[in-house]
Amino acid sequence: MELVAEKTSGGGSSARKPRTRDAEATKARILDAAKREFAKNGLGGARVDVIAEKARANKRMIYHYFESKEGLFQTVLENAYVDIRTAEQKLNLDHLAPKEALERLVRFTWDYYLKNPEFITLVNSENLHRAKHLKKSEIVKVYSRKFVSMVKTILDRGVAAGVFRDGVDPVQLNITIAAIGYYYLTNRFTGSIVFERDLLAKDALEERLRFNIDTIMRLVAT
Amino acid sequence: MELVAEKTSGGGSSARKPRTRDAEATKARILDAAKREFAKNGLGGARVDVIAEKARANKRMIYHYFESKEGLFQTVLENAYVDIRTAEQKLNLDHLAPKEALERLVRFTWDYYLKNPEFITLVNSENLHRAKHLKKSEIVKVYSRKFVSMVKTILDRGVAAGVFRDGVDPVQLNITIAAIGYYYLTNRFTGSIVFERDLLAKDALEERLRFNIDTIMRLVAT
DNA sequence: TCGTTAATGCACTAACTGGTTACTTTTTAG
DNA sequence: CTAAAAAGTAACCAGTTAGTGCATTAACGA
Repeated sequence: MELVAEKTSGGGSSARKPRTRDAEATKARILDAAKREFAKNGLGGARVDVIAEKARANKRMIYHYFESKEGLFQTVLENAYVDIRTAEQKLNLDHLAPKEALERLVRFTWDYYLKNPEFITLVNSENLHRAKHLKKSEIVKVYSRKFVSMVKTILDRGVAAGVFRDGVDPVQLNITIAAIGYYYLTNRFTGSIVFERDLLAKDALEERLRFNIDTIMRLVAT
Repeated sequence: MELVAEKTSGGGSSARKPRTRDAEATKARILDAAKREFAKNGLGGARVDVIAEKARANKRMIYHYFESKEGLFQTVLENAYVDIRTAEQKLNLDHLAPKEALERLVRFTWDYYLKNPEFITLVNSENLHRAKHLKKSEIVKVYSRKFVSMVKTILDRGVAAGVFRDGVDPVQLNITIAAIGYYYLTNRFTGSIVFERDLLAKDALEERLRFNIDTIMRLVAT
């Protein structure tokens, strides 16, 4: 049943045949299951047995490929960061007018958090552990640099075009763009109680996005 | 009920007998230890034995007073909310000019998160559990209402005085004030890596507070 | 076809975990 | 002074947990 890949042996260096054993596929299934389990219960609350079961893999495989529960978490977290940073790069904001580019980034950030709630939960978990896993990741640092410079470019272009005021710190702006979406979504459950409205209702979400775009635009306006 | 005060001592107002057994004190020690342990490791990661040890109490006492680990968590969380809402009410913002009042609230929120980091972690934990504990708390809802109306009053006063624009939703404003501080602080560890600067350095904190006040002021400005 | 290597599965464990039972000691009402 | 209630303790339990040892099976190069 695990023989999946219809990949008939093609040319090239790695002629893929249908395999009953497929390390890559098993690894991928484990990572996917782990992402969901870690996101749902945090690093401490996640159960290795549950991950193995969800991945339709043997627990032994987890330790074979990822060494430990923490090793698995680290890989999951690293992938999550690479995924969002990659998606951001694909936005191609340099082709847009500064205002449009900024709005698009705010929109993207919001949509990404909304569609990938596990990213938020993983980051929360990692901060509970004082970023001990992320610290070890070199790749994340490289991606982050590109991300910060992306926002700086938009800002600089906007200032040059006279549509943004000067002196806005790109890092602070970055943090703020993330914050106004992240906070709303990560605290959607307690927030819905405290503010006595369903923060996840369709129009509530739309209203918040509009508010966030407005907040950022006013922040950089001349 | 458990009020133990000077029942026996009669006349001498402060003639508290040193007690070797003190239910209230033990409860308080347990709650304090629990707050720290839950904040540090989350609900799932916290260990009941550790809480008992930190509180210099027997584990049995925890179950005696709080029924279960989750019951203890709920009480800790409830107290945390009551504490922050009480502190907010004490700000007495109604006596200040609208702009001052708003700035003071932004400042307070930031300082409170900074001085009580466990509040943030507890809220994060609770959201991981979809607010199942907070849902049961009536007292929190009452306090929350007062809190929201406080911001609404400031906003209304500002509009009337012509210093704030009309049409800003007090709930969205509230969320935003919390967000720009909360996000920065809860993600201070991963943030320090991603942005390659020490977000907790004294001047970084001051700069962020200034930026946040600016953000909110621009948001409500006419 | 065969031998080596990588992938997989099963059964196990040592340490832990939340929660409890049975008991002792202190406080306090009458 | 006494009896009962409240406060406190230690040992224990049953179920879990991350992590392993070892046998087995498939893939693949020669």
